Amino acid sequence: MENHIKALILEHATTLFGQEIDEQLIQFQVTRKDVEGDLTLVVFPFVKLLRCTPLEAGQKIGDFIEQHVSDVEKCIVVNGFLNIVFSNNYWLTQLNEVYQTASYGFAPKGSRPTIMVEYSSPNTNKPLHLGHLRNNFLGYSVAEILKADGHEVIKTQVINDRGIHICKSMLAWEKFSPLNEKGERETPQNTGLKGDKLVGKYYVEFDKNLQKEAKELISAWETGDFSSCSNEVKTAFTNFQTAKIDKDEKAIQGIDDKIKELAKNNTSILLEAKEMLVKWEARDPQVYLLWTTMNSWVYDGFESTYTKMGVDFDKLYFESETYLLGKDQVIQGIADGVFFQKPDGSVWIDLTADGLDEKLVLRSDGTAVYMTQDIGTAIDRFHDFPSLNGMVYTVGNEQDYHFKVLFLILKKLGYAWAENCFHLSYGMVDLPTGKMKSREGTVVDADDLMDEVIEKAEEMTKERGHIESLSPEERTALFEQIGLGGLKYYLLKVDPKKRMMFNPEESIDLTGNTGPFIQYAHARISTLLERAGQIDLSEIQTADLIHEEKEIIKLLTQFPQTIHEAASGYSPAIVANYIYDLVKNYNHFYQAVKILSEENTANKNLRLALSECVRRAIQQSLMVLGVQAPMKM
RNA sequence: AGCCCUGUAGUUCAACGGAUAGAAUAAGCGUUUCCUAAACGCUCGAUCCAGGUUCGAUUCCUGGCAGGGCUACCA
Repeated sequence: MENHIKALILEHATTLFGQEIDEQLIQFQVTRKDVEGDLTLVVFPFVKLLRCTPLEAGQKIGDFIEQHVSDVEKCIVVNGFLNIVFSNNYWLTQLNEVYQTASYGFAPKGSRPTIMVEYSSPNTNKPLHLGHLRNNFLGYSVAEILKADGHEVIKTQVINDRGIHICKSMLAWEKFSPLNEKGERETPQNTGLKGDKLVGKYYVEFDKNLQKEAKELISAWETGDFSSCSNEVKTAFTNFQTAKIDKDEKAIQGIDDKIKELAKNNTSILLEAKEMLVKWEARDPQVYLLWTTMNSWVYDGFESTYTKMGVDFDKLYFESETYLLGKDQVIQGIADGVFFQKPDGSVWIDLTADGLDEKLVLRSDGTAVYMTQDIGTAIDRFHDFPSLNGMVYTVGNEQDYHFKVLFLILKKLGYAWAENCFHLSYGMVDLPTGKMKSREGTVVDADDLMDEVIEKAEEMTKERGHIESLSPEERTALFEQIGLGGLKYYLLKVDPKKRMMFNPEESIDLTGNTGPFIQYAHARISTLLERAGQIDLSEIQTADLIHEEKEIIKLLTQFPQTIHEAASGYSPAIVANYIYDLVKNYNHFYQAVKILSEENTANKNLRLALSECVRRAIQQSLMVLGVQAPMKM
């Protein structure tokens, strides 16, 4: 309708305004709730053209639209806005169309290009936490929204299964794990601990011992004992000590931190870990076996967490397999003049002309850095999937700079698809007590949090739910749907790029702008429709249309546009806000009218059809948010 | 120090440059002989500061102020 009127105005521009006009001048918007109208045309842009008051301009255009568009009942000019009122017949036809279209709002599969969405990408030495939940829910939802908008989507993640951090866990496990009566070290099997938690425990264990050893080392140095280290270290330490003289407290603090760093780097335990990494890179059989074993524990642990989260992946990339990629590209890039080599052999890119710094892409010893790997992996992915058109990286905003550089490098290397790479940068999740810090033990574990919200959902549902007819299995499933639904909705309703506050209390709330609020509406409509039986729309055009109904139809017709906007903006929050608004309107309507007991059959069927359309919109919206829509609750 | 992001009711979140800045929550009041009250209605309450661009600025620009992040031959 909007496009129809726009085309009409453009076509008759000369008669209306005495000249051709720019399409940009025709600005439509949704009419405010508190004024009459279904679509609003902003009149201001035309005032200059017509040399008259906004009121006169509005009336002139309004008269024109009334005459030329049969579905327009009337036009009202208010404060420079032309509010167009559509006929009831128009809205009834719209409803009929929404009702007849099975997945109204979703674009045909494959109607848009293929996109790869990367998310999750955890380290294998730390269990998943609250931040990962936002990442996973966000990445999964964006992937689903892109699908709904017609894209082919490949969901992926990079598993950081390589590097010094893995060796730390491995070493700590070898050194500190107690032996049981059978002489075995701790395993998930003999402890019953989740694999990722067990490995995480030893990572922490490593850090503890590292700190302890570093502290001892510093005390030794302070007493002049340098027996365990080289002369360079001795000199460095002495220099730091002299530097502290006559400095203020803050400066001393800074120097102390450097001393601590120096000590850490000289601990035997870290040296051992580094040796282990060297062995790993040389494929030492013993180290490799240990690595494989411990990683498999982690994967099992992650797998169960992902299952509970309800997320999945089409293709996995392992850092151990990709970390060597990219070196060839860098070497080729030197020849092409994209990169340059410093005298020490290290390779850099100069981005100062683009307002950025110089950035290292290959170390002087020829080994790869993170950036090298990312370059290689990106190129590799486009080889793996020839139909691939673009990529979305779901990674926290602390890496904004990294991705800016990465995309720029890819572009300079001559890859046209670099334009279609997008860093879905999301803000940190804060707790009411402040930032999550692993050292202070304030990290909210993903598994624990999910269990907690499910438990809370169970408690609340038993108190007020309608679950008499459900089997024990169905009940368990329902508690999970509600608990996780609430959690996901809570994390997704906020604009991804914004830092957000996570209040554990509120995340499991059931009232207000929450997941269960939406789910409840779905359950309520579901039982209503179950009782209603067949819906008959044959007499629909004779039905009356009240204000509430019209508002809902209006919202329903905005669903396709909403999905598209959410997809182009990579924002599940747009879907969440939309569906909340729709449900609020529906609840208001539900409270205001009778449905099943309505005597006029045309009206009754209209309301049933409306309810069905709303139910579907809820179900589809929740689906792309990764939230289940219960039939009863 | 430089660069990037964010500042909206007490609190958590909304608002393609558009009309009287919406919700939720908290506080108070009200709605069940009727389809699920996990609902609905009413009351109270906000754009960090100073300039600028515009018919019109929470939104864009400049300068402050506040909070966070990034500035590793770590990953």
